[in-house]
Amino acid sequence: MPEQRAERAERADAVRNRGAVLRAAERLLAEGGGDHVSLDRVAALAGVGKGTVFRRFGSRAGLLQALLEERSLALREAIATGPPPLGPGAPAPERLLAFLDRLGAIAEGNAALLSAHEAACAEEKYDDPSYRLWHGHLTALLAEARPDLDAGFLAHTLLAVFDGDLIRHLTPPDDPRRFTRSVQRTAMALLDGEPDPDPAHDPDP
Amino acid sequence: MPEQRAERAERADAVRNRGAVLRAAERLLAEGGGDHVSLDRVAALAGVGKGTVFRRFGSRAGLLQALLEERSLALREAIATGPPPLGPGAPAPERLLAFLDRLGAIAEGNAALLSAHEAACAEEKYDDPSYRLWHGHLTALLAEARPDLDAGFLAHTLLAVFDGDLIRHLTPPDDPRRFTRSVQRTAMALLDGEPDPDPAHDPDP
DNA sequence: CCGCCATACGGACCGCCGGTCCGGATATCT
DNA sequence: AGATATCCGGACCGGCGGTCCGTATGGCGG
Repeated sequence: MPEQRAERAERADAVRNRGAVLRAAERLLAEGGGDHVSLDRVAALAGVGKGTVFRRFGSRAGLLQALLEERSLALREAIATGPPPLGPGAPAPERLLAFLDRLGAIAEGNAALLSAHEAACAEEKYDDPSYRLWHGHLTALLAEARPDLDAGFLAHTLLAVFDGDLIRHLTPPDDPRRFTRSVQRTAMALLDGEPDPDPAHDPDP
Repeated sequence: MPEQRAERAERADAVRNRGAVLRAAERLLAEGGGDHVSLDRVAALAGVGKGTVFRRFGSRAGLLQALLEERSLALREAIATGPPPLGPGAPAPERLLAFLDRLGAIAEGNAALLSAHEAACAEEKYDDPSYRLWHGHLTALLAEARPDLDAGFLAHTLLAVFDGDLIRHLTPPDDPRRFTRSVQRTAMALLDGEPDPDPAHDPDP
């Protein structure tokens, strides 16, 4: 299946280098901490020049962001078009739990990457397309389940807890999914406030 | 005010320089963004050498931390020994709201400082004495009001939302206290779960 | 009042970082 | 094959956080 489209195709060595840089970055991330990933080192390990890294990803933040988006691509698709309970069709609380389970898994498996990304992009984090997507999804689900609350702010609250350093701080070696369960419980506590102030429809025994 | 005690007094020029450095740092913070506060600049504006700054505060993170502690000293005292509802004596929900009101005011007034501090100290943030104090206080209050929940994690959640960048992102110029109100509402929503469970038996956590 | 010593000072110095730039190599199209 | 737009490499830059040590000075015993 050819992939060329648009007005100009990307040169072959360009796409190969992009891959090499990404793999080099994740290797460095795995070996040392997040602050071990410098553009110089990534370039050296990838076997390319520093300028190449910068041209592909714009900045250190862009590189980390690309890595993060690569990791979350499957989740983005599952939310938009996948089967329930992740995708559309299930009740809001179930979708919420399923989403937090998957997002938590990504965060737990990439805590160092998360930390590095947070450090690299300061304020722009909240304009990041990924963040906006997670926030929009959470806002919609929360608004559906608890229309009496400020769903937008609650979504920010839930996302704020996905801090790489906090995750490392709270994750014991023997229970890698503890953080996710805590987040899920928090979300359920939030939904538990008052069931349905308006008994218009929704037949429930 | 008599502050000397301990085994060795601090030299006069030392304490004067400490003050000059702190005031220089806050001036730079107010003028430019948080990334405008470099040790070189602080030293220059304070009229001292770079080494002096480092000797007093250990690192850039230490300098920001000192600034933050200066800002929150009154609140720390009010919590420990002040009159209700901030201090001991009031019911947990009232104390919680009062505490969040004051902490929110500090955060809203020092969002840039908060951002800079978060960026400077990565993981050590959660070992910071200030953080531990806020976390301990919140944990106690939440545990008192909702013994059925994981108070420790909820405390982390509430504190995670005090992100300098997020605050700037959510604070419109005409309503500087909007963030605080949102946090308070979130906390109250958390407490609303179930008023008084059966005091007879207790299911496992 | 004086002289001594611990203490604190200043700023040159270091390695490294993120980011820029441009002459030269190379893939792609005709 | 030749032409050309694209991409590459790595030298280069200003500035950063952090270190170090010769020197100046405050505090104190005499």
